[in-house]
Amino acid sequence: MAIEELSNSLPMMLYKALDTIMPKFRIIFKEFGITEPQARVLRILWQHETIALNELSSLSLITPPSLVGVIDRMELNGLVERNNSNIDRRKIIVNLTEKGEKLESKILPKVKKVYAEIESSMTKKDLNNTLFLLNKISLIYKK
Amino acid sequence: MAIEELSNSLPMMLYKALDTIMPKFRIIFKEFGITEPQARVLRILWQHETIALNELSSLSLITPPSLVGVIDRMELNGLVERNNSNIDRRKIIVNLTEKGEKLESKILPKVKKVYAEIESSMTKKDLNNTLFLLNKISLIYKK
DNA sequence: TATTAATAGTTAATATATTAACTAAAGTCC
DNA sequence: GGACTTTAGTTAATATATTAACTATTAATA
Repeated sequence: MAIEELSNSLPMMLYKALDTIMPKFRIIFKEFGITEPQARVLRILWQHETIALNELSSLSLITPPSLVGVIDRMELNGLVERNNSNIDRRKIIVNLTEKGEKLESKILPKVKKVYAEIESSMTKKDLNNTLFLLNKISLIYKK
Repeated sequence: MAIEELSNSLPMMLYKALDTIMPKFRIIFKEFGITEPQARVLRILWQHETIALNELSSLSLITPPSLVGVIDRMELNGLVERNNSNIDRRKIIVNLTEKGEKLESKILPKVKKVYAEIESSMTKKDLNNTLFLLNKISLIYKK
Protein backbone atom coordinates (compact mmCIF):
# COMPACT_ATOMS: atom_id res chain seq x y z
CA MET A 1 0.00 0.00 0.00
CA ALA A 2 1.64 3.16 -1.20
CA ILE A 3 1.37 5.58 1.67
CA GLU A 4 1.82 8.65 -0.47
CA GLU A 5 -1.21 7.67 -2.54
CA LEU A 6 -3.79 10.23 -1.55
CA SER A 7 -6.57 7.79 -0.73
CA ASN A 8 -4.30 5.77 1.53
CA SER A 9 -2.54 8.70 3.07
CA LEU A 10 -2.59 9.24 6.79
CA PRO A 11 -4.62 12.46 6.56
CA MET A 12 -7.26 10.91 4.34
CA MET A 13 -7.52 7.81 6.50
CA LEU A 14 -7.95 9.98 9.57
CA TYR A 15 -10.70 11.95 7.86
CA LYS A 16 -12.34 8.76 6.66
CA ALA A 17 -12.40 7.33 10.18
CA LEU A 18 -13.97 10.53 11.48
CA ASP A 19 -16.51 10.56 8.66
CA THR A 20 -17.45 7.04 9.65
CA ILE A 21 -18.03 7.52 13.33
CA MET A 22 -18.98 11.14 13.87
CA PRO A 23 -22.41 11.04 12.20
CA LYS A 24 -23.46 8.54 14.85
CA PHE A 25 -22.68 11.05 17.56
CA ARG A 26 -24.11 14.03 15.71
CA ILE A 27 -27.49 12.38 15.51
CA ILE A 28 -27.55 12.37 19.29
CA PHE A 29 -26.37 15.95 19.62
CA LYS A 30 -28.99 17.15 17.18
CA GLU A 31 -31.73 15.63 19.34
CA PHE A 32 -30.72 18.14 21.98
CA GLY A 33 -30.26 21.09 19.66
CA ILE A 34 -26.49 21.25 19.98
CA THR A 35 -23.60 20.81 17.57
CA GLU A 36 -20.53 18.65 17.87
CA PRO A 37 -18.18 21.43 19.01
CA GLN A 38 -20.78 22.48 21.55
CA ALA A 39 -21.00 18.91 22.80
CA ARG A 40 -17.24 18.87 23.27
CA VAL A 41 -17.48 22.00 25.38
CA LEU A 42 -20.28 20.49 27.43
CA ARG A 43 -18.35 17.32 28.14
CA ILE A 44 -15.43 19.35 29.43
CA LEU A 45 -17.65 21.52 31.60
CA TRP A 46 -19.36 18.46 33.04
CA GLN A 47 -15.96 17.57 34.44
CA HIS A 48 -14.72 21.00 35.41
CA GLU A 49 -17.64 23.06 36.66
CA THR A 50 -15.66 26.19 35.88
CA ILE A 51 -12.78 26.75 33.50
CA ALA A 52 -10.94 29.58 31.78
CA LEU A 53 -11.66 30.01 28.12
CA ASN A 54 -8.05 29.42 27.09
CA GLU A 55 -7.93 26.11 28.89
CA LEU A 56 -11.26 25.18 27.43
CA SER A 57 -9.71 25.85 24.05
CA SER A 58 -6.80 23.48 24.72
CA LEU A 59 -8.98 20.68 26.01
CA SER A 60 -11.62 20.94 23.31
CA LEU A 61 -9.13 21.39 20.47
CA ILE A 62 -11.19 24.36 19.36
CA THR A 63 -9.07 27.39 18.53
CA PRO A 64 -9.89 30.61 20.38
CA PRO A 65 -11.47 32.42 17.42
CA SER A 66 -13.86 29.52 16.86
CA LEU A 67 -14.48 28.99 20.52
CA VAL A 68 -15.63 32.59 20.99
CA GLY A 69 -18.52 31.96 18.62
CA VAL A 70 -19.28 28.54 20.05
CA ILE A 71 -19.55 29.99 23.56
CA ASP A 72 -21.58 32.92 22.24
CA ARG A 73 -24.18 30.57 20.83
CA MET A 74 -24.17 28.32 23.88
CA GLU A 75 -24.69 31.39 26.02
CA LEU A 76 -27.62 32.50 23.84
CA ASN A 77 -29.01 29.00 24.19
CA GLY A 78 -28.74 29.28 27.97
CA LEU A 79 -26.24 26.45 28.37
CA VAL A 80 -23.24 28.35 29.73
CA GLU A 81 -22.30 31.66 31.33
CA ARG A 82 -19.28 33.92 30.94
CA ASN A 83 -17.74 35.54 33.99
CA ASN A 84 -14.66 37.61 34.62
CA SER A 85 -11.78 36.31 36.66
CA ASN A 86 -10.95 38.25 39.81
CA ILE A 87 -7.36 37.07 39.76
CA ASP A 88 -6.45 37.75 36.16
CA ARG A 89 -8.60 40.37 34.52
CA ARG A 90 -7.72 39.12 31.06
CA LYS A 91 -9.41 35.81 31.69
CA ILE A 92 -12.96 34.77 31.00
CA ILE A 93 -14.34 32.03 33.20
CA VAL A 94 -16.93 29.75 31.64
CA ASN A 95 -19.38 27.72 33.67
CA LEU A 96 -22.52 25.71 33.08
CA THR A 97 -26.03 26.89 33.74
CA GLU A 98 -28.52 24.53 35.29
CA LYS A 99 -29.82 23.79 31.81
CA GLY A 100 -26.33 22.85 30.69
CA GLU A 101 -25.79 20.65 33.72
CA LYS A 102 -29.01 18.80 33.24
CA LEU A 103 -28.07 17.70 29.74
CA GLU A 104 -25.36 15.41 31.10
CA SER A 105 -27.68 12.68 32.29
CA LYS A 106 -29.59 12.78 29.02
CA ILE A 107 -26.74 12.93 26.52
CA LEU A 108 -23.94 10.92 28.13
CA PRO A 109 -25.77 7.57 28.25
CA LYS A 110 -26.56 7.81 24.54
CA VAL A 111 -23.00 8.80 23.72
CA LYS A 112 -21.65 5.87 25.71
CA LYS A 113 -23.95 3.58 23.83
CA VAL A 114 -22.31 4.64 20.57
CA TYR A 115 -18.86 4.09 22.05
CA ALA A 116 -19.96 0.62 23.07
CA GLU A 117 -21.24 0.05 19.56
CA ILE A 118 -17.88 1.02 18.12
CA GLU A 119 -15.96 -1.09 20.61
CA SER A 120 -18.08 -4.10 19.82
CA SER A 121 -17.35 -3.67 16.12
CA MET A 122 -13.60 -3.80 16.33
CA THR A 123 -12.22 -5.66 19.33
CA LYS A 124 -10.97 -3.85 22.36
CA LYS A 125 -7.42 -4.66 21.38
CA ASP A 126 -7.67 -2.93 18.01
CA LEU A 127 -9.26 0.07 19.63
CA ASN A 128 -6.54 0.33 22.24
CA ASN A 129 -3.86 -0.07 19.62
CA THR A 130 -5.47 2.65 17.56
CA LEU A 131 -5.57 5.02 20.51
CA PHE A 132 -1.98 4.18 21.35
CA LEU A 133 -0.80 4.88 17.81
CA LEU A 134 -2.86 8.04 17.46
CA ASN A 135 -1.32 9.27 20.66
CA LYS A 136 2.13 8.65 19.21
CA ILE A 137 1.23 10.68 16.15
CA SER A 138 -0.04 13.54 18.25
CA LEU A 139 3.34 13.68 19.96
CA ILE A 140 5.45 13.76 16.80
CA TYR A 141 6.24 17.43 16.87
CA LYS A 142 6.15 17.99 20.60
CA LYS A 143 9.32 19.49 22.00
CA MET B 1 -6.97 4.37 29.91
CA ALA B 2 -10.70 4.98 30.08
CA ILE B 3 -11.84 5.14 26.53
CA GLU B 4 -15.00 7.03 27.29
CA GLU B 5 -12.98 9.82 28.86
CA LEU B 6 -13.35 12.66 26.41
CA SER B 7 -9.66 13.43 26.05
CA ASN B 8 -8.83 9.81 25.33
CA SER B 9 -11.81 9.11 23.15
CA LEU B 10 -11.39 7.93 19.61
CA PRO B 11 -12.88 11.08 18.10
CA MET B 12 -10.64 13.38 20.13
CA MET B 13 -7.56 11.31 19.37
CA LEU B 14 -8.36 11.44 15.68
CA TYR B 15 -8.77 15.19 15.82
CA LYS B 16 -5.57 15.53 17.79
CA ALA B 17 -3.63 13.53 15.22
CA LEU B 18 -5.01 15.72 12.44
CA ASP B 19 -4.21 18.88 14.39
CA THR B 20 -0.67 17.64 14.70
CA ILE B 21 0.09 16.85 11.10
CA MET B 22 -2.15 19.03 8.96
CA PRO B 23 -0.53 22.39 9.75
CA LYS B 24 2.65 21.05 8.15
CA PHE B 25 0.79 20.48 4.91
CA ARG B 26 -1.19 23.71 5.06
CA ILE B 27 2.00 25.74 5.16
CA ILE B 28 2.86 24.28 1.78
CA PHE B 29 -0.58 24.83 0.31
CA LYS B 30 -0.60 28.44 1.42
CA GLU B 31 2.61 29.06 -0.50
CA PHE B 32 0.61 28.35 -3.62
CA GLY B 33 -2.49 30.22 -2.62
CA ILE B 34 -4.67 27.18 -2.14
CA THR B 35 -6.46 25.63 0.81
CA GLU B 36 -6.40 22.08 2.08
CA PRO B 37 -9.70 21.01 0.47
CA GLN B 38 -8.53 22.55 -2.77
CA ALA B 39 -5.28 20.61 -2.52
CA ARG B 40 -7.25 17.40 -2.10
CA VAL B 41 -9.17 18.17 -5.27
CA LEU B 42 -5.96 18.90 -7.12
CA ARG B 43 -4.35 15.65 -6.04
CA ILE B 44 -7.31 13.72 -7.37
CA LEU B 45 -7.33 15.60 -10.65
CA TRP B 46 -3.61 15.03 -11.10
CA GLN B 47 -4.51 11.34 -11.23
CA HIS B 48 -7.75 11.51 -13.21
CA GLU B 49 -7.46 14.28 -15.78
CA THR B 50 -11.26 14.41 -15.88
CA ILE B 51 -13.83 13.32 -13.34
CA ALA B 52 -17.50 13.82 -12.53
CA LEU B 53 -18.24 16.04 -9.59
CA ASN B 54 -20.01 13.32 -7.64
CA GLU B 55 -17.05 11.00 -7.91
CA LEU B 56 -14.75 13.85 -6.98
CA SER B 57 -16.88 14.26 -3.90
CA SER B 58 -16.47 10.61 -2.91
CA LEU B 59 -12.73 10.55 -3.43
CA SER B 60 -12.05 13.86 -1.70
CA LEU B 61 -14.43 13.19 1.19
CA ILE B 62 -15.88 16.64 0.54
CA THR B 63 -19.67 16.65 0.54
CA PRO B 64 -21.38 18.02 -2.58
CA PRO B 65 -22.58 21.28 -1.00
CA SER B 66 -19.05 22.10 0.13
CA LEU B 67 -17.48 20.89 -3.07
CA VAL B 68 -19.60 23.24 -5.16
CA GLY B 69 -17.99 26.19 -3.44
CA VAL B 70 -14.52 24.70 -3.52
CA ILE B 71 -14.76 24.17 -7.28
CA ASP B 72 -16.25 27.64 -7.73
CA ARG B 73 -13.23 29.22 -6.11
CA MET B 74 -10.78 26.98 -7.92
CA GLU B 75 -12.47 27.93 -11.17
CA LEU B 76 -12.18 31.61 -10.31
CA ASN B 77 -8.52 31.01 -9.55
CA GLY B 78 -8.07 29.41 -12.96
CA LEU B 79 -7.14 25.98 -11.63
CA VAL B 80 -10.05 23.90 -12.96
CA GLU B 81 -12.87 23.98 -15.50
CA ARG B 82 -16.46 22.76 -15.36
CA ASN B 83 -17.97 21.04 -18.39
CA ASN B 84 -21.21 19.28 -19.07
CA SER B 85 -21.35 15.57 -19.71
CA ASN B 86 -22.70 14.50 -23.09
CA ILE B 87 -23.78 11.13 -21.78
CA ASP B 88 -25.61 12.17 -18.63
CA ARG B 89 -26.85 15.71 -18.69
CA ARG B 90 -27.08 15.83 -14.92
CA LYS B 91 -23.35 15.44 -14.56
CA ILE B 92 -20.67 18.07 -14.34
CA ILE B 93 -17.24 17.07 -15.50
CA VAL B 94 -14.29 18.73 -13.81
CA ASN B 95 -10.87 18.97 -15.35
CA LEU B 96 -7.63 20.80 -14.72
CA THR B 97 -6.45 23.86 -16.55
CA GLU B 98 -2.82 24.15 -17.53
CA LYS B 99 -2.28 26.26 -14.44
CA GLY B 100 -3.73 23.48 -12.30
CA GLU B 101 -1.61 20.85 -13.99
CA LYS B 102 1.59 22.78 -13.53
CA LEU B 103 1.16 22.93 -9.78
CA GLU B 104 1.77 19.19 -9.47
CA SER B 105 5.51 19.33 -9.97
CA LYS B 106 5.79 22.20 -7.53
CA ILE B 107 3.53 21.00 -4.73
CA LEU B 108 3.92 17.21 -4.72
CA PRO B 109 7.63 17.13 -3.90
CA LYS B 110 7.10 19.31 -0.87
CA VAL B 111 4.12 17.26 0.24
CA LYS B 112 6.13 14.07 -0.05
CA LYS B 113 8.83 15.61 2.03
CA VAL B 114 6.35 16.09 4.85
CA TYR B 115 5.17 12.49 4.50
CA ALA B 116 8.79 11.40 4.75
CA GLU B 117 9.21 13.56 7.82
CA ILE B 118 6.23 11.89 9.46
CA GLU B 119 7.38 8.40 8.49
CA SER B 120 10.79 9.06 9.94
CA SER B 121 9.23 10.16 13.22
CA MET B 122 7.28 7.01 13.91
CA THR B 123 8.65 3.85 12.26
CA LYS B 124 7.15 2.46 9.13
CA LYS B 125 5.58 -0.34 11.13
CA ASP B 126 3.62 1.99 13.37
CA LEU B 127 2.47 3.97 10.39
CA ASN B 128 1.31 0.88 8.55
CA ASN B 129 -0.47 -0.39 11.63
CA THR B 130 -2.17 2.94 12.02
CA LEU B 131 -3.37 2.92 8.43
CA PHE B 132 -4.54 -0.65 8.81
CA LEU B 133 -6.53 0.14 11.93
CA LEU B 134 -7.96 3.36 10.54
CA ASN B 135 -9.11 1.41 7.55
CA LYS B 136 -10.86 -1.05 9.83
CA ILE B 137 -12.65 1.80 11.55
CA SER B 138 -13.76 3.26 8.26
CA LEU B 139 -15.40 -0.06 7.43
CA ILE B 140 -17.33 -0.43 10.68
CA TYR B 141 -20.70 0.56 9.34
CA LYS B 142 -20.28 -0.63 5.77
CA LYS B 143 -22.97 -3.07 4.76
C1' DT C 1 -45.72 4.81 -21.29
C1' DA C 2 -47.17 7.32 -17.24
C1' DT C 3 -45.69 7.23 -12.67
C1' DT C 4 -42.56 6.88 -9.16
C1' DA C 5 -38.08 6.58 -7.30
C1' DA C 6 -33.31 7.67 -7.40
C1' DT C 7 -29.31 10.51 -8.76
C1' DA C 8 -26.38 14.86 -9.72
C1' DG C 9 -25.80 19.24 -8.79
C1' DT C 10 -27.09 23.32 -6.59
C1' DT C 11 -28.87 26.86 -3.19
C1' DA C 12 -29.83 28.56 1.37
C1' DA C 13 -29.19 29.08 6.29
C1' DT C 14 -26.42 28.44 10.04
C1' DA C 15 -22.24 27.02 12.44
C1' DT C 16 -17.13 26.33 12.37
C1' DA C 17 -12.35 26.70 10.85
C1' DT C 18 -8.38 29.39 9.59
C1' DT C 19 -5.25 33.25 9.53
C1' DA C 20 -4.09 37.82 10.65
C1' DA C 21 -4.55 41.65 13.32
C1' DC C 22 -5.83 44.22 17.51
C1' DT C 23 -6.91 45.41 22.59
C1' DA C 24 -6.21 44.89 27.32
C1' DA C 25 -3.81 43.05 30.98
C1' DA C 26 0.08 40.63 33.00
C1' DG C 27 4.76 39.38 33.30
C1' DT C 28 9.97 40.58 32.49
C1' DC C 29 13.96 42.89 32.65
C1' DC C 30 17.07 46.59 33.03
C1' DG D 1 9.08 52.42 37.13
C1' DG D 2 8.98 52.39 31.98
C1' DA D 3 9.92 49.75 27.73
C1' DC D 4 9.38 45.12 25.88
C1' DT D 5 7.31 40.73 25.61
C1' DT D 6 3.82 37.47 26.34
C1' DT D 7 -0.85 36.00 27.19
C1' DA D 8 -6.16 36.01 26.91
C1' DG D 9 -9.78 37.16 24.46
C1' DT D 10 -11.81 39.14 20.58
C1' DT D 11 -12.86 40.85 15.76
C1' DA D 12 -12.66 40.56 10.78
C1' DA D 13 -12.38 38.32 6.33
C1' DT D 14 -12.61 34.33 3.86
C1' DA D 15 -13.31 29.38 3.21
C1' DT D 16 -15.64 25.02 4.66
C1' DA D 17 -18.96 21.99 6.92
C1' DT D 18 -23.61 20.54 7.83
C1' DT D 19 -28.45 19.87 7.06
C1' DA D 20 -32.52 20.57 4.49
C1' DA D 21 -34.74 21.59 0.48
C1' DC D 22 -35.19 22.11 -4.54
C1' DT D 23 -34.38 21.46 -9.84
C1' DA D 24 -33.33 18.75 -13.64
C1' DT D 25 -32.43 14.26 -15.30
C1' DT D 26 -32.34 9.57 -15.56
C1' DA D 27 -33.68 4.93 -14.02
C1' DA D 28 -37.13 1.68 -12.61
C1' DT D 29 -41.45 -0.41 -12.77
C1' DA D 30 -46.15 -1.32 -12.84
